[in-house]
Amino acid sequence: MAGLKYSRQRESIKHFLMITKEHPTADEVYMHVRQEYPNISLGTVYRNLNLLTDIGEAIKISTPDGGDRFDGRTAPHNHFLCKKCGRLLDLELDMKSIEEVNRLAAENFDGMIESSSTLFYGECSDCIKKS
Amino acid sequence: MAGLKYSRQRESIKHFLMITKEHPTADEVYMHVRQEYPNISLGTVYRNLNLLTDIGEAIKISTPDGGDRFDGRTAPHNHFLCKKCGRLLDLELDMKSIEEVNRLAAENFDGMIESSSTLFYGECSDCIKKS
DNA sequence: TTTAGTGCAAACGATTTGCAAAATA
DNA sequence: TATTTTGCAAATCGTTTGCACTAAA
Repeated sequence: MAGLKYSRQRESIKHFLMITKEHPTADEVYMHVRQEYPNISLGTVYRNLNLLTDIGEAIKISTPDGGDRFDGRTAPHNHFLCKKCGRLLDLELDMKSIEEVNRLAAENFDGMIESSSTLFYGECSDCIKKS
Repeated sequence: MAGLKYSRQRESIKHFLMITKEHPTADEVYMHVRQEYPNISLGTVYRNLNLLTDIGEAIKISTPDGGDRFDGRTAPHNHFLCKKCGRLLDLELDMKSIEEVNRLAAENFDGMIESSSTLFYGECSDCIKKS
């Protein structure tokens, strides 16, 4: 029943998510893909971002300030939010550490833990330099 | 310059956040505080939730689905979001584990890590029983 | 030619804001 | 009295949706 069809727009969105190191909001994705497809609509961007997230080809990151951000790197990893400049950066924890965190948590918990996502807060190196 | 004045409404919101074990949305806080102050407005609830968050007397939790939730427990702790029923639960990691996570992360990171918040995903014990 | 995807614009839910009135200090 | 907080309503922001049309299979 369920058929997924190719679309140029989706391909372009996916490509942008894969090459960028930023973690763009839907609107930032829209602004970028617009350069290639000037007629694309914001609705289409949202539909595709949600679709890609659903099929596991993108990740949605919620932060306490402002809208969600998207990431084309689907391997488990974590993020850092700079309290000063607001930039969202990748932050590596090796798989062992991630598993260790989940294991520690499972010890005190009744249900089943499948995954986890940690958001670190602090000051990024750029902001430290400037102060 | 900056003066903070007492307000009955803020006190009531704060009290509710401290006694509840749920992690209410702004609207849920509103519904509850309304029982004591029927004329309180949703705007006032939001203003106070943000104020409490800013002065460190509450925590704002962002999840990928729906609006932010609030927590009166300000000591560092983490959360679990059930993929089936959507409930948000407290999840204890002892302080040592939390510090260990931050230390592991700092090893591969250039900036300064002050804190972290982990959101675990999976299935809660209630949902496991039912299936 | 059937089904999925698009652009557009309107609708939506969550949150914020301007303002005159009320509460606090 | 001076300043903060409130209630209300309108405004804003991020996101979703209905629909007629276009692109892909």
